[in-house]
Amino acid sequence: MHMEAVFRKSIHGGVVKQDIKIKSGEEGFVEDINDLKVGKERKSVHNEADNSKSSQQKDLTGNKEDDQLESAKADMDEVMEENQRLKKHLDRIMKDYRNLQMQFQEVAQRDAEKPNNVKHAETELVSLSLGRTSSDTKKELSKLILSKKENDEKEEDNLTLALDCKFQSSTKSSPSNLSPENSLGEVKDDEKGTDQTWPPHKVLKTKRNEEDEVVQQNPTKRAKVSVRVRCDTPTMNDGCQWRKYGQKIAKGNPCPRAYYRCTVAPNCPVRKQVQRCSQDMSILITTYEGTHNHPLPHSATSMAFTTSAAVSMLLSGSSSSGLGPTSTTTSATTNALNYYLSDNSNPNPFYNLPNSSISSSSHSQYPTITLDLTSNSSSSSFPIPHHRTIASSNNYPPRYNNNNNSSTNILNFSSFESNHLLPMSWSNGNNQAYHKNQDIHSQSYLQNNIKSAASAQTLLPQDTIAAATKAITSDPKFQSALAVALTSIIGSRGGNHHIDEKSGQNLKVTEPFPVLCSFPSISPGNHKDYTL
DNA sequence: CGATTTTGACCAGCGC
DNA sequence: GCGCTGGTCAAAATCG
Repeated sequence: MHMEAVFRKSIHGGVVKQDIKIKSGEEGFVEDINDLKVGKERKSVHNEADNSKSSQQKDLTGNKEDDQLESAKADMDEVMEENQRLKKHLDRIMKDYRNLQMQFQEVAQRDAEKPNNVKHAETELVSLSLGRTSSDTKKELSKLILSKKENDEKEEDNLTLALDCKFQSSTKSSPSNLSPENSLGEVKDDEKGTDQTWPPHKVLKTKRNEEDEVVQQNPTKRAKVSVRVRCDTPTMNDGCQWRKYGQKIAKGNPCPRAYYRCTVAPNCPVRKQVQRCSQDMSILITTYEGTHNHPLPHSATSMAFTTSAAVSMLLSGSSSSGLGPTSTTTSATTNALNYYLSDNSNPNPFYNLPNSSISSSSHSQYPTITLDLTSNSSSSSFPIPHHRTIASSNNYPPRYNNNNNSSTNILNFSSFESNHLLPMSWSNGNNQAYHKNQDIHSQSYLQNNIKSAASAQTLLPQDTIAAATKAITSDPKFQSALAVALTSIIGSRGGNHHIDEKSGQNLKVTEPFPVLCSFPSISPGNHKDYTL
């Protein structure tokens, strides 16, 4: 319709070609062509009336108009062809889009169903262990193991592992664990108006049963994420506000362990422990516990995302590699830190961190994932007691190995000598200074990260970067981890409390996402993972 | 003056 | 039951 108006105007104005080309992409073009022909006829009728004035002029005018008509026809043909090409292109894009959408929905649905099955399987285990103290449970397990005396030691160990595994699984999971719902689990707490994650012991006395229920409902709060970073300052600045509430000398480590509580929100249950590594004082070990019940500052999203995604990456693939008990903590630890992606996406994906490695621990009461962000291999090879090192290597060039035979997954990043990509604020842990300049810091943090990442990339050969990014992004574990993290992030933003198709559908292509900014698109071929 | 840190006390879990 | 250890509380001290 609009096309018609444009054309008629153009017929007289002599700018037919330009206008038509601009509008050629619109649908309904064929109809416009008809209008064009009508216009031509009208024009010729009009010309016949004029012809009575002068035959010479008529001839001249006729020839001129014929030329114009011919050229216009030619233009129209070109435009029509172009229009057809564009239509085909659009159809192709639409088909691709629908395919991707279908794949995404399938994956989202599958992931939503998976934990359900697990949950059903775990329900019995939960009923065996919950409602009792953990010690009771352990005694129960011990008795069970003892009853199997006829089995050899190895079998006993296997049994212990298996039971432990199941128990840990049972302590975490609900389908929502992979979802923002769980990340926002404390929102529920907020609704209840109490901090049920770590009630004071006095409160615990009176609310033990209630707390047990909470643990049953959302036991993932107990999952921990430990981050090892080389840092000279007392604590690394991860972007959140922390308030120190205690300090203890832990056994086996001369360095005191400091206890911090998140003060971004009044009832935020997240706590962290900071302690220097006894064997390498330059290494700061920060252990996070709990889930933020509030949006994180920009500067905190990196940390949250990194730990969450790394944990997800580690654990999402652990089931296939048979990592044992901790392999069941996927969703639990995924939500140990909540990630909230602010409007300004964080451009600092810590997958870029050089020499990072991930370890999982099952020796503690609750599953712990260790993110080793120290710079050199010595630190990576630092013996973490009872930790199974999932990734630790510093070979160059970067590559990603998934060695199922050795049950050791090696994730190699480019071998920087230092943490170029480490957020500046991480190594400048002045909480007070940070607190005073929270807003400014948040902004400068992002800028610094962008600059850091950019400068670091310029230091790397492009081939290396490409190889690394390709290797990382083509890895199913990474994709899966990314999907989990994405789901949580997006769900958190949308306040979606359920992991299901809805959470997936809430995925907006237009939403900025840091990792995708840094890595090539993920192959849609892998149906296990979300396709973006 | 409000927020934060310090630090001794308290409590729970666990092993013996 | 006792002692050890880890974790937390809360009053006092400190900071900005």
